Amino acid sequence: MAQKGKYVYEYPHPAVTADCIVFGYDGKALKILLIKRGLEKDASSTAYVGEWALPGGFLDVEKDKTIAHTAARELKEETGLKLSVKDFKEVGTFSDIKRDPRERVITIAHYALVKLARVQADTDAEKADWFSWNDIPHLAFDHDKILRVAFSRLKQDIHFEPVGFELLPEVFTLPQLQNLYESILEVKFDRRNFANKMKHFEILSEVDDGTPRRGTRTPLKYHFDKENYDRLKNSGFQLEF
Amino acid sequence: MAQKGKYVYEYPHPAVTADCIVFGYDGKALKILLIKRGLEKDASSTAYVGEWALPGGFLDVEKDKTIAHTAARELKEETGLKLSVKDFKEVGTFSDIKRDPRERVITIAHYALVKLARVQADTDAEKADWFSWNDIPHLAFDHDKILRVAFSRLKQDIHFEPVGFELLPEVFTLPQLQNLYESILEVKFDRRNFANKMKHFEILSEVDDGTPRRGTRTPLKYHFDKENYDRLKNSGFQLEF
DNA sequence: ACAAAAGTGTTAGGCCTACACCCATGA
DNA sequence: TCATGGGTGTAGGCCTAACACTTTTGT
Repeated sequence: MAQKGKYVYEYPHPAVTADCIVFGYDGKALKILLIKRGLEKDASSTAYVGEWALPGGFLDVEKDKTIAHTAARELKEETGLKLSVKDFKEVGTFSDIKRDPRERVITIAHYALVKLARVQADTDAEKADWFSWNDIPHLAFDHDKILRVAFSRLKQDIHFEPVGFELLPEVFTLPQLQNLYESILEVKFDRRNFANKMKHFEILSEVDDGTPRRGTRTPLKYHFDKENYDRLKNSGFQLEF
Repeated sequence: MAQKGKYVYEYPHPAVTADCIVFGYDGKALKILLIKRGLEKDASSTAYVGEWALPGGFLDVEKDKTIAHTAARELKEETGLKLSVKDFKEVGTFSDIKRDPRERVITIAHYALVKLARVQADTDAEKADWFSWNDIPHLAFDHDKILRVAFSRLKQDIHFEPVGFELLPEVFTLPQLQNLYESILEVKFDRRNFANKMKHFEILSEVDDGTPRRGTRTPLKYHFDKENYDRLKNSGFQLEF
């Protein structure tokens, strides 16, 4: 561990952190991963003990290749979730001079989308928990604000890249996909129009799981055509609602 | 001036800078404001002397309220241009561990749009100059990359907010407006469709400067209806091309 | 006189929106 | 048996894209 007072600069330097907004979807509602502060042993985290907060932590100046690496590393350390650096999208910088009572800390917020089912098992339930969007507790620092900005960013991004693949299980139904979009955009769509629109993109393939459908009451199952999905993601995509 | 070695931290801290991408438009092409490094007296800038770079500089940990304030302050100091903090839009963070040879420096890039004519007079020509997009010299650090990202961000943003007001002179012509859009989006439009589209937004009013037009060869002059322009800017806007 | 610049309006096609009926399940 | 959930197709309107001619100026 570093000796106190070891690092000396000619001019004042701020501390820099990365915070993570991790979105998941449980088939009904959008969820966000939060941690309870102060339970970790990290001596640098002595503010807002006991409060809920976004996972995140300090840039390792000597080791983190980019600030996105900080996000990935800290998320892993604090929640157990192991994501790839490229799963993180930068949301923005929060740099208000008084946002941390201890010293000047600027943070770069990043969001990530995960398949909830796959990931709940990996989450360290001692420190971290998933919250519904409508059920977020009061958060430490300016994390409420960060969360709102991240959410509105997701809301924008969904118009330009398909987003279901990251959030839904491998196999899903059209009503699930629609509900996901409705949760993120906070609106309701017409069932038929939504289905038509999605089918035009040709990224959905029906999954035949052998069960003969005896009625329309049980929804059809789909998975994404990864090839077309990726092509769409790269070639640009415009979804109007 | 700060005494060497005055600022001490328990953990290593990075330096943080704000860089500015200032776009202008001269009626023909998009321009970018650059500075020549090493001419200023700031002792902290001893790398890449003599090269062109984006204006920008270090966060003043004790005084800059946000990183956008750093951008505004440094732009003023380095080029003479005085912009308001809210004229800056955050582009993103560039944090690669080796992007500055001296120490770990992460930068938050910001772009701004200015009326070139009004502003050229204020620009300190000793240190700063305007370059056409197609005529950018080699830049210091990773500023080439930052510039490319900022430009593609502007390209995106133009679909969601009207952008002419900031870049064009008070009075302008439709061909100028179209050329501006074509310069930013790097495409060509049909004259008639462009005019129709713009007129539907009802943000253009004809300016009657007394001169009776004797032919169609001289374009009509317009100015923006500020009220409708702002309403559009706030209420969201969707421009398809 | 000819090329270049600018103004103007119409039509066809595609996309979005609104909308109704049928079937099967579960209460 | 009735309410609920899910699947499916069509017609109208709006927006977009394509397109031609006239005027005047500058060479």
